[in-house]
Amino acid sequence: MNPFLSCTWETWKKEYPSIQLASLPDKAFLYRQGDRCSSFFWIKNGIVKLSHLTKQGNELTLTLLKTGDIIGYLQVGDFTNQIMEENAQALGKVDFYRLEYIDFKKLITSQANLSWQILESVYAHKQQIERKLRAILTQSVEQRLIVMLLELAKLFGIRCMHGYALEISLTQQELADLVGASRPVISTIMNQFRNRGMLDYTREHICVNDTALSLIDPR
Amino acid sequence: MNPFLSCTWETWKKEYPSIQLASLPDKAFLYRQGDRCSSFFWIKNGIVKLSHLTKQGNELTLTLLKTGDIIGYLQVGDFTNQIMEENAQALGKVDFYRLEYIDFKKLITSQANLSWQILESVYAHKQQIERKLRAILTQSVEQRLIVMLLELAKLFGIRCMHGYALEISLTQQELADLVGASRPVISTIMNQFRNRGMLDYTREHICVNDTALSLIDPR
DNA sequence: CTGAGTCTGTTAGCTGGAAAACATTTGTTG
DNA sequence: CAACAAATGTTTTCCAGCTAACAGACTCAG
Repeated sequence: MNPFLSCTWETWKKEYPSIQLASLPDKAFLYRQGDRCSSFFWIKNGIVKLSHLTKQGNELTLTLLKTGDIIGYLQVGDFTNQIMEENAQALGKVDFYRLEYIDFKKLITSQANLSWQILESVYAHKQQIERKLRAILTQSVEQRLIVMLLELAKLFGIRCMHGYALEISLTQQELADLVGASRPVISTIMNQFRNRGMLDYTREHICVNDTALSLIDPR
Repeated sequence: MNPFLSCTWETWKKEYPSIQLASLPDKAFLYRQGDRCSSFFWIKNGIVKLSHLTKQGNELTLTLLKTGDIIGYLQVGDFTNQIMEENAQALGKVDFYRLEYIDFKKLITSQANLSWQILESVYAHKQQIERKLRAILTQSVEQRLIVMLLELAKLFGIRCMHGYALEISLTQQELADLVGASRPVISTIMNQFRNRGMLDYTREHICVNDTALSLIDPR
Protein backbone atom coordinates (compact mmCIF):
# COMPACT_ATOMS: atom_id res chain seq x y z
CA MET A 1 0.00 0.00 0.00
CA ASN A 2 2.64 2.46 1.01
CA PRO A 3 4.68 3.13 -2.08
CA PHE A 4 7.41 4.79 -0.12
CA LEU A 5 8.14 1.81 2.04
CA SER A 6 9.04 -0.61 -0.67
CA CYS A 7 12.57 0.63 -0.42
CA THR A 8 14.75 2.57 1.96
CA TRP A 9 14.20 6.23 2.49
CA GLU A 10 17.72 7.06 1.36
CA THR A 11 17.20 5.41 -1.98
CA TRP A 12 14.08 7.44 -2.54
CA LYS A 13 15.74 10.58 -1.47
CA LYS A 14 18.53 10.03 -3.96
CA GLU A 15 16.23 9.14 -6.81
CA TYR A 16 13.67 11.87 -6.13
CA PRO A 17 15.52 14.67 -4.36
CA SER A 18 12.45 16.79 -3.74
CA ILE A 19 10.69 14.20 -1.66
CA GLN A 20 10.03 15.17 1.91
CA LEU A 21 8.01 13.99 4.86
CA ALA A 22 6.12 16.80 6.54
CA SER A 23 3.30 17.31 8.95
CA LEU A 24 0.81 20.04 9.68
CA PRO A 25 -1.44 20.85 12.63
CA ASP A 26 -5.23 21.11 12.58
CA LYS A 27 -6.64 23.76 10.24
CA ALA A 28 -3.34 24.37 8.48
CA PHE A 29 -3.31 24.42 4.70
CA LEU A 30 -1.34 22.09 2.47
CA TYR A 31 -2.08 24.61 -0.22
CA ARG A 32 -4.66 27.29 -0.83
CA GLN A 33 -6.97 28.14 -3.62
CA GLY A 34 -5.12 30.53 -5.90
CA ASP A 35 -1.72 29.23 -4.90
CA ARG A 36 0.75 28.33 -7.55
CA CYS A 37 1.51 24.83 -6.47
CA SER A 38 3.19 22.10 -8.44
CA SER A 39 3.55 19.49 -5.74
CA PHE A 40 2.06 16.10 -5.29
CA PHE A 41 0.96 14.99 -1.84
CA TRP A 42 0.45 11.57 -0.37
CA ILE A 43 -1.32 11.45 2.96
CA LYS A 44 0.53 9.27 5.40
CA ASN A 45 -1.83 9.86 8.24
CA GLY A 46 -4.75 12.16 8.92
CA ILE A 47 -7.65 13.82 7.16
CA VAL A 48 -7.55 16.56 4.56
CA LYS A 49 -10.46 18.68 3.45
CA LEU A 50 -10.63 19.80 -0.16
CA SER A 51 -12.82 22.85 -0.50
CA HIS A 52 -13.53 25.82 -2.68
CA LEU A 53 -14.41 29.33 -1.62
CA THR A 54 -16.92 31.00 -3.89
CA LYS A 55 -17.04 34.64 -4.81
CA GLN A 56 -20.07 35.06 -2.58
CA GLY A 57 -17.98 33.81 0.29
CA ASN A 58 -19.57 30.40 0.61
CA GLU A 59 -17.41 27.42 1.17
CA LEU A 60 -18.11 24.29 -0.80
CA THR A 61 -16.41 21.15 0.39
CA LEU A 62 -15.56 18.82 -2.44
CA THR A 63 -14.35 15.88 -0.46
CA LEU A 64 -12.53 14.61 2.57
CA LEU A 65 -9.38 12.64 1.97
CA LYS A 66 -7.79 10.23 4.36
CA THR A 67 -4.73 8.10 4.88
CA GLY A 68 -3.46 6.71 1.61
CA ASP A 69 -5.20 9.24 -0.60
CA ILE A 70 -3.35 11.58 -2.87
CA ILE A 71 -3.86 15.19 -3.84
CA GLY A 72 -2.40 18.07 -5.70
CA TYR A 73 -1.00 15.90 -8.37
CA LEU A 74 -0.61 17.60 -11.64
CA GLN A 75 -1.79 20.72 -13.23
CA VAL A 76 -2.71 19.48 -16.61
CA GLY A 77 -0.83 20.61 -19.67
CA ASP A 78 1.97 23.10 -19.78
CA PHE A 79 -0.10 25.98 -21.05
CA THR A 80 -2.52 26.22 -18.13
CA ASN A 81 -1.35 28.37 -15.32
CA GLN A 82 -0.60 26.24 -12.34
CA ILE A 83 -3.16 27.83 -10.08
CA MET A 84 -4.99 25.60 -7.65
CA GLU A 85 -8.75 25.76 -7.71
CA GLU A 86 -9.26 24.45 -4.18
CA ASN A 87 -7.99 24.66 -0.66
CA ALA A 88 -6.44 21.60 0.91
CA GLN A 89 -6.76 21.93 4.65
CA ALA A 90 -5.76 19.63 7.50
CA LEU A 91 -8.58 18.36 9.69
CA GLY A 92 -6.64 17.41 12.77
CA LYS A 93 -2.96 16.68 12.54
CA VAL A 94 -1.80 15.43 9.17
CA ASP A 95 1.42 13.70 8.13
CA PHE A 96 2.21 13.54 4.47
CA TYR A 97 4.82 13.05 1.81
CA ARG A 98 5.43 15.78 -0.65
CA LEU A 99 7.02 15.57 -4.06
CA GLU A 100 7.69 18.19 -6.70
CA TYR A 101 6.21 17.99 -10.17
CA ILE A 102 9.32 16.85 -12.00
CA ASP A 103 10.07 14.13 -9.52
CA PHE A 104 6.46 13.09 -9.50
CA LYS A 105 6.45 12.76 -13.24
CA LYS A 106 9.64 10.77 -13.05
CA LEU A 107 8.09 8.57 -10.40
CA ILE A 108 5.04 7.89 -12.50
CA THR A 109 6.93 7.12 -15.62
CA SER A 110 9.40 4.83 -13.90
CA GLN A 111 7.23 3.01 -11.38
CA ALA A 112 4.58 1.32 -13.45
CA ASN A 113 2.63 -0.30 -10.65
CA LEU A 114 2.47 2.97 -8.78
CA SER A 115 1.16 4.80 -11.78
CA TRP A 116 -1.68 2.31 -11.96
CA GLN A 117 -2.54 2.86 -8.31
CA ILE A 118 -2.58 6.58 -8.75
CA LEU A 119 -4.71 6.39 -11.83
CA GLU A 120 -7.23 4.31 -9.91
CA SER A 121 -7.23 6.81 -7.11
CA VAL A 122 -7.87 9.80 -9.36
CA TYR A 123 -10.56 7.94 -11.19
CA ALA A 124 -12.28 6.94 -7.96
CA HIS A 125 -12.19 10.54 -6.89
CA LYS A 126 -13.74 11.60 -10.17
CA GLN A 127 -16.54 9.09 -9.79
CA GLN A 128 -17.18 10.32 -6.28
CA ILE A 129 -17.61 13.87 -7.45
CA GLU A 130 -19.91 12.79 -10.24
CA ARG A 131 -22.07 11.07 -7.66
CA LYS A 132 -22.09 14.23 -5.60
CA LEU A 133 -23.17 16.26 -8.61
CA ARG A 134 -25.96 13.81 -9.23
CA ALA A 135 -27.06 13.89 -5.63
CA ILE A 136 -27.25 17.65 -5.63
CA LEU A 137 -29.32 17.75 -8.77
CA THR A 138 -31.75 15.04 -7.79
CA GLN A 139 -32.00 14.70 -4.03
CA SER A 140 -33.34 16.85 -1.25
CA VAL A 141 -31.04 18.26 1.37
CA GLU A 142 -32.44 15.75 3.84
CA GLN A 143 -31.56 12.77 1.67
CA ARG A 144 -28.11 14.13 0.94
CA LEU A 145 -27.50 14.66 4.63
CA ILE A 146 -28.42 11.10 5.52
CA VAL A 147 -26.17 9.73 2.83
CA MET A 148 -23.34 12.00 3.95
CA LEU A 149 -23.69 10.98 7.59
CA LEU A 150 -23.64 7.31 6.72
CA GLU A 151 -20.64 7.84 4.52
CA LEU A 152 -18.85 9.69 7.29
CA ALA A 153 -19.73 6.93 9.71
CA LYS A 154 -18.21 4.40 7.37
CA LEU A 155 -15.06 6.43 6.76
CA PHE A 156 -14.43 7.99 10.12
CA GLY A 157 -16.71 6.11 12.49
CA ILE A 158 -15.55 4.34 15.59
CA ARG A 159 -17.83 1.69 17.00
CA CYS A 160 -19.57 2.71 20.21
CA MET A 161 -22.65 1.75 22.26
CA HIS A 162 -25.49 2.35 19.88
CA GLY A 163 -23.69 3.21 16.67
CA TYR A 164 -20.67 4.87 15.14
CA ALA A 165 -19.05 7.92 16.67
CA LEU A 166 -17.25 10.18 14.23
CA GLU A 167 -13.62 10.64 15.01
CA ILE A 168 -13.65 14.08 13.49
CA SER A 169 -15.54 16.97 14.94
CA LEU A 170 -17.59 18.87 12.39
CA THR A 171 -19.61 22.00 12.99
CA GLN A 172 -23.00 22.24 11.37
CA GLN A 173 -21.54 24.83 9.04
CA GLU A 174 -18.94 22.35 7.89
CA LEU A 175 -21.59 19.70 7.41
CA ALA A 176 -23.62 22.16 5.38
CA ASP A 177 -20.61 22.91 3.17
CA LEU A 178 -20.14 19.20 2.74
CA VAL A 179 -23.64 18.54 1.45
CA GLY A 180 -23.98 21.83 -0.39
CA ALA A 181 -26.75 23.36 1.70
CA SER A 182 -27.32 26.26 4.07
CA ARG A 183 -26.59 26.01 7.75
CA PRO A 184 -30.11 26.66 9.11
CA VAL A 185 -31.58 23.84 7.08
CA ILE A 186 -28.94 21.42 8.32
CA SER A 187 -29.60 22.49 11.90
CA THR A 188 -33.31 21.80 11.63
CA ILE A 189 -32.87 18.45 9.96
CA MET A 190 -30.24 17.37 12.47
CA ASN A 191 -32.75 18.02 15.21
CA GLN A 192 -35.39 15.98 13.50
CA PHE A 193 -32.91 13.15 13.12
CA ARG A 194 -32.03 13.35 16.79
CA ASN A 195 -35.66 13.27 17.77
CA ARG A 196 -36.20 10.25 15.62
CA GLY A 197 -33.33 8.56 17.43
CA MET A 198 -31.14 8.27 14.38
CA LEU A 199 -28.46 10.53 15.73
CA ASP A 200 -26.83 11.69 18.91
CA TYR A 201 -24.77 14.77 18.91
CA THR A 202 -23.36 17.56 20.95
CA ARG A 203 -21.34 20.48 19.83
CA GLU A 204 -18.16 18.57 19.29
CA HIS A 205 -19.35 15.07 18.76
CA ILE A 206 -21.63 13.29 16.33
CA CYS A 207 -22.77 9.72 16.65
CA VAL A 208 -24.71 7.97 13.93
CA ASN A 209 -26.96 5.36 15.49
CA ASP A 210 -27.53 1.94 14.06
CA THR A 211 -31.16 2.75 13.40
CA ALA A 212 -30.01 5.26 10.82
CA LEU A 213 -28.18 2.56 8.93
CA SER A 214 -31.46 0.93 8.03
CA LEU A 215 -32.25 4.00 5.95
CA ILE A 216 -29.69 3.31 3.29
CA ASP A 217 -31.49 3.90 0.06
CA PRO A 218 -31.93 0.72 -1.92
CA ARG A 219 -31.44 2.94 -4.99
CA MET B 1 -0.79 12.50 -29.83
CA ASN B 2 -2.13 9.27 -31.16
CA PRO B 3 -0.64 6.56 -29.03
CA PHE B 4 -1.64 3.87 -31.45
CA LEU B 5 0.27 5.29 -34.34
CA SER B 6 3.69 5.25 -32.81
CA CYS B 7 4.03 1.75 -34.13
CA THR B 8 2.44 -0.50 -36.64
CA TRP B 9 -1.00 -1.84 -36.08
CA GLU B 10 0.22 -5.42 -36.26
CA THR B 11 2.65 -4.91 -33.44
CA TRP B 12 -0.09 -3.52 -31.26
CA LYS B 13 -2.43 -6.28 -32.16
CA LYS B 14 0.15 -8.84 -31.14
CA GLU B 15 1.02 -7.14 -27.89
CA TYR B 16 -2.53 -6.31 -26.89
CA PRO B 17 -4.76 -8.86 -28.57
CA SER B 18 -8.02 -7.31 -27.45
CA ILE B 19 -7.41 -4.02 -29.19
CA GLN B 20 -9.85 -3.17 -31.93
CA LEU B 21 -10.84 -0.23 -34.04
CA ALA B 22 -14.58 0.24 -34.20
CA SER B 23 -17.09 2.85 -35.14
CA LEU B 24 -20.65 3.66 -34.24
CA PRO B 25 -23.37 5.76 -35.83
CA ASP B 26 -25.13 8.73 -34.26
CA LYS B 27 -26.99 7.97 -31.04
CA ALA B 28 -25.47 4.53 -30.60
CA PHE B 29 -24.07 3.62 -27.20
CA LEU B 30 -20.47 2.72 -26.48
CA TYR B 31 -21.83 1.41 -23.24
CA ARG B 32 -24.90 1.98 -21.12
CA GLN B 33 -25.48 2.81 -17.53
CA GLY B 34 -25.83 -0.47 -15.68
CA ASP B 35 -23.72 -2.35 -18.18
CA ARG B 36 -20.95 -4.53 -16.97
CA CYS B 37 -18.14 -3.10 -19.01
CA SER B 38 -14.45 -3.50 -18.48
CA SER B 39 -13.17 -1.84 -21.61
CA PHE B 40 -11.16 1.24 -22.18
CA PHE B 41 -12.01 3.52 -25.10
CA TRP B 42 -9.96 6.04 -26.96
CA ILE B 43 -11.88 8.33 -29.27
CA LYS B 44 -10.24 8.48 -32.65
CA ASN B 45 -12.78 10.77 -34.17
CA GLY B 46 -16.15 12.15 -33.14
CA ILE B 47 -18.04 13.28 -30.07
CA VAL B 48 -19.28 11.18 -27.18
CA LYS B 49 -21.83 12.22 -24.59
CA LEU B 50 -21.44 10.95 -21.05
CA SER B 51 -24.73 11.10 -19.23
CA HIS B 52 -26.65 9.64 -16.34
CA LEU B 53 -30.31 8.76 -16.20
CA THR B 54 -31.87 9.44 -12.82
CA LYS B 55 -34.57 7.41 -11.15
CA GLN B 56 -37.04 10.19 -11.90
CA GLY B 57 -36.22 9.78 -15.57
CA ASN B 58 -34.20 12.95 -15.99
CA GLU B 59 -31.05 12.86 -17.96
CA LEU B 60 -28.01 14.64 -16.62
CA THR B 61 -25.15 15.14 -19.02
CA LEU B 62 -21.80 15.01 -17.34
CA THR B 63 -19.62 15.98 -20.20
CA LEU B 64 -18.97 15.85 -23.90
CA LEU B 65 -15.81 14.13 -25.02
CA LYS B 66 -14.07 14.61 -28.30
CA THR B 67 -11.25 13.31 -30.42
CA GLY B 68 -8.33 12.25 -28.29
CA ASP B 69 -10.29 11.85 -25.08
CA ILE B 70 -10.60 8.60 -23.25
CA ILE B 71 -13.44 6.91 -21.39
CA GLY B 72 -14.53 3.80 -19.67
CA TYR B 73 -11.12 3.11 -18.30
CA LEU B 74 -11.10 1.20 -15.13
CA GLN B 75 -13.58 0.19 -12.58
CA VAL B 76 -11.66 0.87 -9.44
CA GLY B 77 -10.61 -1.96 -7.19
CA ASP B 78 -11.48 -5.57 -7.60
CA PHE B 79 -14.25 -5.59 -5.04
CA THR B 80 -16.55 -3.07 -6.70
CA ASN B 81 -18.88 -4.58 -9.18
CA GLN B 82 -17.95 -3.41 -12.60
CA ILE B 83 -21.20 -1.63 -13.28
CA MET B 84 -21.05 1.59 -15.25
CA GLU B 85 -22.70 4.60 -13.72
CA GLU B 86 -23.17 6.49 -16.96
CA ASN B 87 -24.16 6.14 -20.55
CA ALA B 88 -21.60 6.81 -23.24
CA GLN B 89 -23.42 7.76 -26.38
CA ALA B 90 -22.19 8.78 -29.81
CA LEU B 91 -23.15 12.25 -30.98
CA GLY B 92 -22.72 11.87 -34.69
CA LYS B 93 -20.51 9.15 -36.08
CA VAL B 94 -17.71 8.08 -33.78
CA ASP B 95 -14.57 6.08 -34.48
CA PHE B 96 -12.72 4.68 -31.54
CA TYR B 97 -10.21 2.17 -30.29
CA ARG B 98 -11.29 -0.31 -27.70
CA LEU B 99 -9.14 -2.29 -25.31
CA GLU B 100 -10.03 -4.80 -22.63
CA TYR B 101 -9.15 -4.26 -19.01
CA ILE B 102 -6.22 -6.65 -18.82
CA ASP B 103 -4.60 -5.28 -21.92
CA PHE B 104 -5.23 -1.77 -20.78
CA LYS B 105 -3.54 -2.44 -17.50
CA LYS B 106 -0.65 -3.98 -19.35
CA LEU B 107 -0.49 -0.95 -21.60
CA ILE B 108 -0.39 1.43 -18.67
CA THR B 109 2.24 -0.43 -16.80
CA SER B 110 4.48 -0.89 -19.80
CA GLN B 111 4.10 2.42 -21.61
CA ALA B 112 5.16 5.02 -19.12
CA ASN B 113 4.63 8.10 -21.24
CA LEU B 114 1.17 6.93 -22.16
CA SER B 115 0.24 6.39 -18.55
CA TRP B 116 1.18 9.97 -17.85
CA GLN B 117 -1.00 11.23 -20.67
CA ILE B 118 -3.92 9.23 -19.43
CA LEU B 119 -3.48 10.40 -15.89
CA GLU B 120 -3.53 13.98 -17.09
CA SER B 121 -6.65 13.32 -19.05
CA VAL B 122 -8.53 11.80 -16.12
CA TYR B 123 -7.42 14.57 -13.85
CA ALA B 124 -8.53 17.24 -16.30
CA HIS B 125 -11.88 15.54 -16.49
CA LYS B 126 -12.15 15.52 -12.72
CA GLN B 127 -11.38 19.23 -12.54
CA GLN B 128 -14.00 19.89 -15.17
CA ILE B 129 -16.67 18.16 -13.16
CA GLU B 130 -15.67 19.98 -10.02
CA ARG B 131 -16.14 23.24 -11.90
CA LYS B 132 -19.54 22.06 -13.01
CA LEU B 133 -20.51 21.23 -9.45
CA ARG B 134 -19.42 24.66 -8.36
CA ALA B 135 -21.34 26.33 -11.14
CA ILE B 136 -24.53 24.52 -10.24
CA LEU B 137 -24.28 25.48 -6.60
CA THR B 138 -23.44 29.11 -7.15
CA GLN B 139 -24.70 30.32 -10.49
CA SER B 140 -28.10 30.92 -11.98
CA VAL B 141 -29.30 28.88 -14.92
CA GLU B 142 -28.76 31.90 -17.13
CA GLN B 143 -25.12 32.25 -16.19
CA ARG B 144 -24.50 28.55 -16.55
CA LEU B 145 -26.07 28.60 -19.98
CA ILE B 146 -23.85 31.43 -21.19
CA VAL B 147 -20.76 29.68 -19.94
CA MET B 148 -21.85 26.43 -21.53
CA LEU B 149 -22.53 28.06 -24.89
CA LEU B 150 -19.16 29.74 -24.90
CA GLU B 151 -17.50 26.50 -23.97
CA LEU B 152 -19.32 24.68 -26.75
CA ALA B 153 -18.32 27.40 -29.18
CA LYS B 154 -14.70 26.94 -28.20
CA LEU B 155 -14.82 23.16 -28.43
CA PHE B 156 -17.11 22.59 -31.36
CA GLY B 157 -17.41 25.97 -33.00
CA ILE B 158 -16.63 26.65 -36.62
CA ARG B 159 -15.95 30.21 -37.58
CA CYS B 160 -18.73 31.84 -39.58
CA MET B 161 -20.03 35.33 -40.45
CA HIS B 162 -20.83 36.81 -37.09
CA GLY B 163 -19.55 34.18 -34.70
CA TYR B 164 -19.05 30.48 -34.14
CA ALA B 165 -21.47 27.90 -35.47
CA LEU B 166 -21.65 24.69 -33.48
CA GLU B 167 -20.78 21.64 -35.48
CA ILE B 168 -23.08 19.52 -33.38
CA SER B 169 -26.80 19.89 -33.31
CA LEU B 170 -28.27 20.00 -29.84
CA THR B 171 -31.94 20.15 -28.93
CA GLN B 172 -32.95 22.45 -26.14
CA GLN B 173 -33.60 19.38 -24.05
CA GLU B 174 -30.02 18.28 -24.53
CA LEU B 175 -28.78 21.74 -23.65
CA ALA B 176 -30.91 21.65 -20.53
CA ASP B 177 -29.41 18.29 -19.52
CA LEU B 178 -25.99 19.76 -20.12
CA VAL B 179 -26.44 22.68 -17.76
CA GLY B 180 -28.62 20.82 -15.28
CA ALA B 181 -31.82 22.79 -15.76
CA SER B 182 -35.33 22.27 -17.04
CA ARG B 183 -36.21 22.59 -20.69
CA PRO B 184 -38.75 25.43 -20.48
CA VAL B 185 -36.31 27.69 -18.68
CA ILE B 186 -33.66 27.06 -21.31
CA SER B 187 -36.15 27.84 -24.03
CA THR B 188 -37.06 31.18 -22.52
CA ILE B 189 -33.49 32.20 -21.90
CA MET B 190 -32.41 31.18 -25.38
CA ASN B 191 -35.05 33.51 -26.75
CA GLN B 192 -33.84 36.37 -24.63
CA PHE B 193 -30.31 35.74 -25.85
CA ARG B 194 -31.48 35.71 -29.44
CA ASN B 195 -33.34 38.97 -28.96
CA ARG B 196 -30.25 40.52 -27.46
CA GLY B 197 -28.33 39.45 -30.55
CA MET B 198 -26.01 37.12 -28.70
CA LEU B 199 -27.24 34.05 -30.47
CA ASP B 200 -28.70 32.82 -33.71
CA TYR B 201 -30.38 29.51 -33.82
CA THR B 202 -32.82 27.36 -35.62
CA ARG B 203 -33.98 23.94 -34.76
CA GLU B 204 -30.85 22.19 -35.89
CA HIS B 205 -28.27 24.88 -35.71
CA ILE B 206 -26.85 27.13 -33.04
CA CYS B 207 -24.50 30.01 -33.66
CA VAL B 208 -22.87 31.91 -30.83
CA ASN B 209 -22.27 35.48 -31.94
CA ASP B 210 -19.16 37.43 -31.19
CA THR B 211 -21.12 39.83 -29.03
CA ALA B 212 -21.71 36.97 -26.60
CA LEU B 213 -17.99 36.48 -26.18
CA SER B 214 -17.73 39.81 -24.46
CA LEU B 215 -19.78 38.37 -21.63
CA ILE B 216 -17.11 36.01 -20.41
CA ASP B 217 -17.14 36.42 -16.67
CA PRO B 218 -13.94 38.01 -15.44
CA ARG B 219 -14.29 35.68 -12.43
C1' DC C 1 -17.97 36.32 36.98
C1' DT C 2 -18.17 38.95 32.84
C1' DG C 3 -17.97 39.77 28.36
C1' DA C 4 -16.53 38.32 23.73
C1' DG C 5 -16.64 34.87 20.49
C1' DT C 6 -18.52 30.82 18.51
C1' DC C 7 -21.95 27.47 17.69
C1' DT C 8 -26.80 25.98 17.53
C1' DG C 9 -31.90 26.58 17.20
C1' DT C 10 -35.80 28.87 15.07
C1' DT C 11 -38.64 31.91 12.59
C1' DA C 12 -40.37 34.84 8.60
C1' DG C 13 -40.19 36.12 3.98
C1' DC C 14 -38.84 35.71 -0.66
C1' DT C 15 -37.63 33.65 -5.04
C1' DG C 16 -35.52 30.77 -8.67
C1' DG C 17 -36.67 27.41 -11.07
C1' DA C 18 -39.13 22.78 -11.40
C1' DA C 19 -43.47 20.63 -13.08
C1' DA C 20 -47.35 20.41 -15.65
C1' DA C 21 -49.92 21.67 -19.30
C1' DC C 22 -50.92 23.47 -23.61
C1' DA C 23 -50.15 26.04 -28.12
C1' DT C 24 -47.42 26.65 -32.00
C1' DT C 25 -44.02 25.63 -35.31
C1' DT C 26 -41.24 22.57 -38.03
C1' DG C 27 -40.01 18.23 -40.07
C1' DT C 28 -41.21 13.60 -41.88
C1' DT C 29 -43.62 9.92 -44.06
C1' DG C 30 -46.92 7.21 -46.19
C1' DC D 1 -50.74 16.91 -48.68
C1' DA D 2 -52.60 15.05 -44.70
C1' DA D 3 -51.44 13.70 -40.37
C1' DC D 4 -48.21 12.44 -37.14
C1' DA D 5 -44.19 13.21 -34.48
C1' DA D 6 -40.79 16.07 -32.58
C1' DA D 7 -39.08 20.36 -31.11
C1' DT D 8 -39.95 24.90 -29.37
C1' DG D 9 -42.50 28.72 -27.01
C1' DT D 10 -45.25 30.28 -23.07
C1' DT D 11 -47.94 30.46 -18.96
C1' DT D 12 -49.38 29.07 -14.34
C1' DT D 13 -48.67 27.04 -10.07
C1' DC D 14 -46.03 25.72 -6.29
C1' DC D 15 -42.42 24.79 -2.98
C1' DA D 16 -37.59 23.65 -1.35
C1' DG D 17 -34.38 25.97 0.38
C1' DC D 18 -31.84 30.42 0.69
C1' DT D 19 -31.22 34.81 3.29
C1' DA D 20 -31.54 37.52 7.12
C1' DA D 21 -32.12 38.13 11.64
C1' DC D 22 -32.22 37.11 16.26
C1' DA D 23 -32.22 34.34 20.63
C1' DG D 24 -30.28 30.94 23.40
C1' DA D 25 -26.30 27.99 24.80
C1' DC D 26 -21.69 26.88 25.45
C1' DT D 27 -16.61 28.00 25.92
C1' DC D 28 -12.82 30.44 27.08
C1' DA D 29 -9.73 34.31 28.63
C1' DG D 30 -8.88 37.63 31.69
